[in-house]
Amino acid sequence: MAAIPNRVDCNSCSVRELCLPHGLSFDEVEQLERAVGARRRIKRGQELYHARDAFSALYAIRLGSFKTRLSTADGREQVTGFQMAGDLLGMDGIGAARYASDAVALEDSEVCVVPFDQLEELSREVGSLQSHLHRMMSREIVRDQGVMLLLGNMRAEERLATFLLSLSERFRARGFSPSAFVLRMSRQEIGSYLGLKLETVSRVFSRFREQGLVDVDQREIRLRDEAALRRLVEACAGVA
Amino acid sequence: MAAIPNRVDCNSCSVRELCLPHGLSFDEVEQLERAVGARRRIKRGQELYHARDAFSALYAIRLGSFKTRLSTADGREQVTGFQMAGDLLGMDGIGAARYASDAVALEDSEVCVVPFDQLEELSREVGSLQSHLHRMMSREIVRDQGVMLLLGNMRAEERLATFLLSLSERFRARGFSPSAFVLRMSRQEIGSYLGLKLETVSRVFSRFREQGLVDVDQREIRLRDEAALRRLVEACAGVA
DNA sequence: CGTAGTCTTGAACTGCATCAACCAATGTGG
DNA sequence: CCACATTGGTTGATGCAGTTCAAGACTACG
Repeated sequence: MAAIPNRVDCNSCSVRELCLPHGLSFDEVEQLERAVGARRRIKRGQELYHARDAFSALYAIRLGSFKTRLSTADGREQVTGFQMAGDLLGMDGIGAARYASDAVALEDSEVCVVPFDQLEELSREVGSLQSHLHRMMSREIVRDQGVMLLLGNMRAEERLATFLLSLSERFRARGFSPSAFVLRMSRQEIGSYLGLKLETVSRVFSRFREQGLVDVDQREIRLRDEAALRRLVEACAGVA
Repeated sequence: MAAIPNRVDCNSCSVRELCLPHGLSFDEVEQLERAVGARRRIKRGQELYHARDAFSALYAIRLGSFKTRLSTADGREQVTGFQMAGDLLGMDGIGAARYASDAVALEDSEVCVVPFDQLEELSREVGSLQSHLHRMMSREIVRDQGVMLLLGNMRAEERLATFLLSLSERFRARGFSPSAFVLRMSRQEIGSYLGLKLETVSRVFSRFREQGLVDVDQREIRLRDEAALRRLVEACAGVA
């Protein structure tokens, strides 16, 4: 059987259960696949989209990972999120018909292009798809608010512990080891996300290592005492 | 004609153009009004909803203003936003079927209750309503990312200037004076939103006053040199 | 094998927090 | 109507977490 180049095949996609609602019928998945434009490969360091580009599509990450960032006139950078396989990119573009941030690949990656008008149309017919879209957007709002809490109230150690546990959880959800993983991003980028300078990130990693909480070898991380990390986070974590 | 108590009347609502899409037909507004549950009054200091309450509805503010906040186990508070007439509350509840934050009235207020399942259903029929909902959620995401930038990268003066200009803009959009207004929130709450302590907020207000940027009398604010405030913000504002 | 990017570590600095006193406005009860 | 308490805001003195500046180590890649 000849493979159709760039043809989307959701049923065999490894992150299906992350980016699609449960219980779609075979037919509905078919419809969705017709709506989804194509796959697109992005090399490490390249931009999937740039702030102020005209918005037309959401992107579902099939493979790889990204950061989203805001850049300021005077050259500061705020990383607003790290996205991995199964995550959805571009929801910040819907409101103003332009993307609000840059999306940059942290490694060679591949996304499914989901033209938004077609998604809206299809979600008018398929209720579960509509709900799924709403849930995805709402979760993004909740995540962002969590970051506000982190940036507004936490100290450096609490921020990094929160970050590590959140990564761990996301790897677990994707079937990878939650206790040993490789960071896709630099200290600089972690710092930007957490509102810290890269030196501070490095120092806190060192402190965690000395206390036996983690093994750190460059970007390879092993969580050695997850309970202790969790204790660090507990007091300052949202009650919810 | 006997007024139906708590009956919603969108056509005569002063914030109609903020919370409804343009160009709804009379019929469609009728449908929406039937879907919208009722009005609800919230006294100053009371909670409209609490984090972890079961989610069932969005709330459109008719009158008054609110703050949303996250509370932590050890008693810290992060204000995640201030909402005023025409704004939508509760979108953080969709994803997990529970509200993620508390919504507290800053003054005696009134909201329209919009049961979410009915809104979803109606938005499947009325395309413009569907798009409007998506835009509202997306704008919330963009706003939250802007706050991340503020918390992660800006200094105290830049944060407060950003805050004042944003308030000014929102008052303007509602037909109030953009240069003279009364703050609905305390220094404490402003500080929590901006990631600062109340003393710092107070000090920066004083500095702005000394520099002739604003008049401050308790909660009464008058912007005297908007251009200067804007200059403070420009360098660090998102390029977008 | 050399050069550039990334990471670590140290020393000194600083912006905001903390602690504390005081003031103004508002409310309360006698 | 006035003493008094309460709440919210201002201002000063001091401290410290995280930044800044700087140097060196490690890694990767052409």
